[in-house]
Amino acid sequence: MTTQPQARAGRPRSEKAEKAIIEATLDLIAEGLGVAELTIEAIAARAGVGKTTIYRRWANKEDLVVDALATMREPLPPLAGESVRDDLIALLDVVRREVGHRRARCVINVAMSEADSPKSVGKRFFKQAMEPRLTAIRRVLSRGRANGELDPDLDIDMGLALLSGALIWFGRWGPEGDLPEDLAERIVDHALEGIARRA
Amino acid sequence: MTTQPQARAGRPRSEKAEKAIIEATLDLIAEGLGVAELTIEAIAARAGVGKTTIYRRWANKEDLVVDALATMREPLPPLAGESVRDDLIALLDVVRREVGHRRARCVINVAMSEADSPKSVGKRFFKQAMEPRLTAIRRVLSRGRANGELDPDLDIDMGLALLSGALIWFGRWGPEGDLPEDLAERIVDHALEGIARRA
Amino acid sequence: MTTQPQARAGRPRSEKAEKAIIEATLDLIAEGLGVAELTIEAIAARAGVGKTTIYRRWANKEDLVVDALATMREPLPPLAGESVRDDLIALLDVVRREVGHRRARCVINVAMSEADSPKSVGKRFFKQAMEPRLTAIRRVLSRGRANGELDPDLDIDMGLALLSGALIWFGRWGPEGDLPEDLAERIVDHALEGIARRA
Amino acid sequence: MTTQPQARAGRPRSEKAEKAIIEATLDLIAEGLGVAELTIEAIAARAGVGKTTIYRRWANKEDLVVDALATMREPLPPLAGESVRDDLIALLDVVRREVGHRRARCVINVAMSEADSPKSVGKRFFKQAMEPRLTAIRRVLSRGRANGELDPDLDIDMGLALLSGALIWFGRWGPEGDLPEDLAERIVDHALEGIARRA
DNA sequence: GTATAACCGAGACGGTACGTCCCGTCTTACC
DNA sequence: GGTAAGACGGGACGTACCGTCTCGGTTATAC
Repeated sequence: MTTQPQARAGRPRSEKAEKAIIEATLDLIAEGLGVAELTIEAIAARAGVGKTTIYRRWANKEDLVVDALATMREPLPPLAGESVRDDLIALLDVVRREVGHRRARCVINVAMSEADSPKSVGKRFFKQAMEPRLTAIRRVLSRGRANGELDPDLDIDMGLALLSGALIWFGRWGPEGDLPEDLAERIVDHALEGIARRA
Repeated sequence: MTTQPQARAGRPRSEKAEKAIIEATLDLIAEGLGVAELTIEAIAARAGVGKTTIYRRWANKEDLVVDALATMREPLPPLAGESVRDDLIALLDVVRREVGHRRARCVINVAMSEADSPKSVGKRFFKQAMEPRLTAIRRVLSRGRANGELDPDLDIDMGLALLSGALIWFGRWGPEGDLPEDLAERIVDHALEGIARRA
Repeated sequence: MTTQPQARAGRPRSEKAEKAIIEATLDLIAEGLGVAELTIEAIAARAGVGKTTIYRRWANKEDLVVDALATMREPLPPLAGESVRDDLIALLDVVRREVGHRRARCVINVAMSEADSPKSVGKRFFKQAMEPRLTAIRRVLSRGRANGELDPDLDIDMGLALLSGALIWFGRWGPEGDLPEDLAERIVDHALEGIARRA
Repeated sequence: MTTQPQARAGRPRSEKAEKAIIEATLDLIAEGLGVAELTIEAIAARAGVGKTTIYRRWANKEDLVVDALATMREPLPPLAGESVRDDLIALLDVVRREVGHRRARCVINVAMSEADSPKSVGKRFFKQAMEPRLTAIRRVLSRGRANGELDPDLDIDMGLALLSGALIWFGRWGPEGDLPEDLAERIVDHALEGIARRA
């Protein structure tokens, strides 16, 4: 007599198939296809899997894509908590590193895609992937405003918009190849000090 | 016998139909559909037009969407050329006003959409709609760096990224309703002065 | 101003496609497939036609098959009306001739197929193809009973069952090759005179 | 130490499951489904049995159906051997009784089903269920021809066709409800005496 | 008594065909 | 020659079953 989690009846789902599906999805995205051009049939074929096996796990293409994108995320970095500048750089550099890979580059574009239709990947990716990072940034900014490192009148949302917006900008419309390693650092410095001439 | 530009034989194309098609397209986009969910058949039905009439003018859905989006653009504002701050605010405020309409809000999302597939709307919209505005901003920044209004070491691309990125950020992930009227002004001020505490 | 039938809007349906579909269907049936093994996709492929073109005309496979079978039917033969024997032979010989072709042989098997599910081909084929012939036979039998050529106590349904049943029997379970040319004649004679020893 | 047939190791197959499967199959057929609409999954569900348990016993749906149909057959009746008429009636009445049940009615339809594809139920049911009965009828007819009860020139196959054909006719296309109890008798009499007016 | 072997239910697996939707093209009659 | 209507061949959708394959668990005989 056990109180163990469960041990559902029947043959368990194949982890191998699941991985193959995710891989195939990311592969196809990396080839430059948008969500619209992605087809479940192509994913199934590339993964060597029946369509059923996909639909058993995800209700539709968008759900699958959101999950596939999620697997590419690095975890939040540990924050030293000593300087606002260092913490912001650490947080932004995670994204910079991710976007450094070609595959992830395509992925981020897909993630930002399209309108707010219920099936849209964009909103859901935002909730799932971006929100935690934004919250972390927001927290660092609040701390900085409180302890005097930042302007006491700082509009947190505006700070967030400058930092995130710039990073997304480079990811989406920046130079084709890898992003420069010091990008996060330079974004943070420009955002902190402004672009106007120092007095 | 005329020497006029053309005067092609046969019945001329109906301007009314063309407008109805564009309107129908924007309507459907405003209802929150992404490019993928848009269908030519739905557009034709809503516009009360045959599919032929659409395909006679645009080779595919994406071309139509790009054209439809284009009709929403305001022209570049005249720049006073006296202060970098004022000029930047003027340039950014055009976008802010556009994005103020719900319809345009959806449209901008669509415009940012998706990957770099050849049919993708994103890249083409960028070329057609964003590039001129970005060039204008870039020009203002260069002028400012040259005449001492801005940091002489300013990385123009970084300035552009901060300004545009923040605006896009608010358009895409900002509050649901209209954007505040002073948004452009506040973005520019934060970008110019930075968010760190003044000495 | 016309009062003509109609002249429906849009491109008219292609008769060529329709014929190709029917032909393909009969071909595949003639290859020995039952209704169950028939697939719309195979029919479409063989006919060089899109599935849509089939579904635009027939709601499902069974409807298509019923229509296809119908095209194989010969019209009712003219009846001399002089002798019951001659008229019955004429009526039965139509079926014998049809069943003489291999293709039709398969077809008749399909036509007799299966249960009485709403989708079943059997019942519908019966209504459409067999009923008129049975009615004709029944009429000849009634006439014969009335004018003294047949037993005045004859049960018409029983006569019909003997005649039709025997013919179907040979079609379904008779010798593999063509049915003998005098089959109808012999069936009629046996049915008329009985198989018992003459007094 | 036994010399019995076998006594295989391991858990023996469940007779209960086997019966439940057959029952479920006949049930579903009786609901008017044809072989095509029958699904193994539905049978398994209705029988409360795993699909494996079915496939362990029968290679495919058709085999199962043939076996299921077989369970409905009555054994051949003992023949008095005194009169051809009585023996024929006895043989035909077995079928009449079987077909009297609604379930069997559907079953006989299924049994006659469809084309001659290798998987077809029809041919196999014929071999298994009809052949012995037909042989018995044929034997009675031969005996009658030999001993003078029947026409010395009788074509045995024709006699068989009249008798069997008529019975099948009533089973397949006769009145909806039960078949009349004297049907076999009346068929035999009509076949023996013919339907033409007595001299 | 305890292996061991075949069974059992459940249900996931790679597939095939379904019937639907939309693509971009085409063919009508009408204007 | 443009237009609305709508049929065309094609391709992907999401669903239903196919027949096969694991699972954990059960029930027999054989050791």
